Amino acid sequence: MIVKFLQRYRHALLYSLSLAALLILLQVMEYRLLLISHSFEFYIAGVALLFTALGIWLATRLMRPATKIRIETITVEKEVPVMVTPLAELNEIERQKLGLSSREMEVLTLMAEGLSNQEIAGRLFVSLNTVKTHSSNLFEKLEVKRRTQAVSKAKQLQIIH
Amino acid sequence: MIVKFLQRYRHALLYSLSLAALLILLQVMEYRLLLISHSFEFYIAGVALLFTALGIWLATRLMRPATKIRIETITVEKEVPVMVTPLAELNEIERQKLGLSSREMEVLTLMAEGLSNQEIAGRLFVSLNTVKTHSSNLFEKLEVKRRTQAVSKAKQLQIIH
DNA sequence: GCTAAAATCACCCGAAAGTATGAGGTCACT
DNA sequence: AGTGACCTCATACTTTCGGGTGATTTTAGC
Repeated sequence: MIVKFLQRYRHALLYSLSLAALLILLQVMEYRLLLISHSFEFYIAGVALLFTALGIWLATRLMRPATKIRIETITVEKEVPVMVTPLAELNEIERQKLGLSSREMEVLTLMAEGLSNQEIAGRLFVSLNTVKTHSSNLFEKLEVKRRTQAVSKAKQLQIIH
Repeated sequence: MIVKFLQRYRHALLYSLSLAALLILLQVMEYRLLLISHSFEFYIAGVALLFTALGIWLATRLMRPATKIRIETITVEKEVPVMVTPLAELNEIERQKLGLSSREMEVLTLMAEGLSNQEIAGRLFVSLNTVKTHSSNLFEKLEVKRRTQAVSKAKQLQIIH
């Protein structure tokens, strides 16, 4: 339990330790951070903003490495509607950035589920050749050569999940 | 050794450095402190930690489906070097559950990266036929028919990431 | 040392995937 | 009416995948 936690959040913990060490260092060196009247609020706000941004940056960085471990999850009944929209929007942004059409997105999604071109054709009620055309265009836009690479890259780019 | 450490924790280190830079900057600018001695540092540290956590939370929220929530606990441990083993152990558990050999795992991993059998053969310094054999066995054990399905299923089972 | 599992490789063959090219049809915008 | 983006489908061709089968060699456990 604890071990899993440590595994998962080792970067965060290390960060905490770094922060602690730094503060101790500052104290030892007897730093005095002095402030004039009203700028205090601005200072706090600045720190807050800065660290929020850094937190986001840190998290997005740490999402990628393959060192991830299965984490304990609990399912919740309450849906948080706010979550869905930004996600879709993010997909939309990436989608447009690459110029992927909606049909190509559908093909890509089904590809990621491990369906064959024939099965995808069946799902979308189009011919096999059409699916091939879409996937070819898809590969070109994603700058890949194989469907497996397409799925891999698309997941990296957060286009699919 | 040191290099590996730096590489692994470069984000945390860079983060610490940013923090240090910020504090040094403040000192250089000769801000005047109105608070009582050391409480200011603690306050700033608290804000920094809080908002970093907020940033990480925000980022993870945006990147993950809303149906799963992470269990978070705040723990501060002095020793961190326990990290590497448990990950391998978990993979090992899943691996044994399906009876996947280590070589098959390597093939599976490279598959997930979108490599062709030929490329995998090159990476592992074996022949194309060997890779085919491995992947065939792999598909049978995973009860799938295509490599895309294998990758999809393996990710579901948390065998790969 | 024997044995079982794993790893290695080969050959054949059909299926699927992917490339290249062309072409017709819809829709929105100008 | 023309343009461009998208979707659709086709044919022909090459490459890759995957199944089936059999074989030899390592490796690890008893």
